[in-house]
Amino acid sequence: MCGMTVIDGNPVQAPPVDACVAAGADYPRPDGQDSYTIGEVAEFTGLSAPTLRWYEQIGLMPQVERSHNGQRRFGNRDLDWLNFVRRLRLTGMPVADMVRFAELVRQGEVTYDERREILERTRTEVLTRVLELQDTLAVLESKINFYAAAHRAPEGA
Amino acid sequence: MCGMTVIDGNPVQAPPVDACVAAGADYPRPDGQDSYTIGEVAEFTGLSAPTLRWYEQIGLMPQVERSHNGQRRFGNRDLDWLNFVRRLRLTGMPVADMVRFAELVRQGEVTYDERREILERTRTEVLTRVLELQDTLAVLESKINFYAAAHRAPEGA
DNA sequence: GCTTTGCTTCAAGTGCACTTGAGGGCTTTA
DNA sequence: TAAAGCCCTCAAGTGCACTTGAAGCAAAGC
Repeated sequence: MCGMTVIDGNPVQAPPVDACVAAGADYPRPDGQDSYTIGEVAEFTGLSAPTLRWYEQIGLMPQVERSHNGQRRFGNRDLDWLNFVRRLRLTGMPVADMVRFAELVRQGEVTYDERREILERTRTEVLTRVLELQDTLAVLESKINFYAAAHRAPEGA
Repeated sequence: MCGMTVIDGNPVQAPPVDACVAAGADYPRPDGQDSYTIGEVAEFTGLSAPTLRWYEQIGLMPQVERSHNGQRRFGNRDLDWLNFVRRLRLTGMPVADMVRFAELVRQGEVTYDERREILERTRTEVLTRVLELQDTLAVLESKINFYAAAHRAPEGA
């Protein structure tokens, strides 16, 4: 059933990003480290620093830790979450919906059902999109072949 | 070679939408008709009438026929083109790039090579996106399964 | 010590893809 | 003949997802 760290009754403080954050490629990150500046995270994720701040501001990030002098310190958990956000963005989900999901995550286990429903709807949409894109791939290849053939035999026989 | 109407040295007037417009589902359209109002096309395509006008204005449509009193009359050829545009939009291609492609189409056979290159780049991008979405599907399913399992067995073990 | 580098907040600006509004014309139905 | 419905153009407005600018703090290098 998904072999990831199921620490949802969280020990210290970091809010549960989400249970089950395995599967799929992660962002590159240095080994044995769990604290990154916004600049580092920007580099890892390809998101700009302002975007990361904005994500936090609108509630798309589970509030980020701060260093003694007020600078953000992102943890691996945050990188996992950003990786998931990247995937959702890829599916075309509006940021507002992702924020909604993030709120549900913050509310804890009681929202499991609603979270599941959201992800199931998303899954259906993604599946549809994948099928359409595969159709589109066929269209593209047929056109590419046409152009290539026309190139070899200029002016239709 | 793609078995569609390859009339690129065009007989009467309608500009060559594109050679090779087969493959993939078309918009629904009444049989044996080749002239539709903007309202009908809006209904077929799901695009709004203003959007269709805007597409024409920015050069994304090969200029549309007009009736005696100046109203647009879209043909099946236009529907085919809009269907292709819909696919390109689905791939995330910016409208500006589609306009560029439309320009190439208007310029005729001499642009076959450039068109092929564009479509090849697009194909690569779409392929990448499909793979990422399939990855995302796996992530979604794993999370869905987690939530479903947690639902059946509330509070760990 | 002073400048550079990298971070901070808050507000305003940008780019894209449309959408909406204002003002008007033609054709069809009451 | 008058109102309804569908079309027209042109210009301005909207929503989303960021991006940029202004003003300032704080540790690091010369």
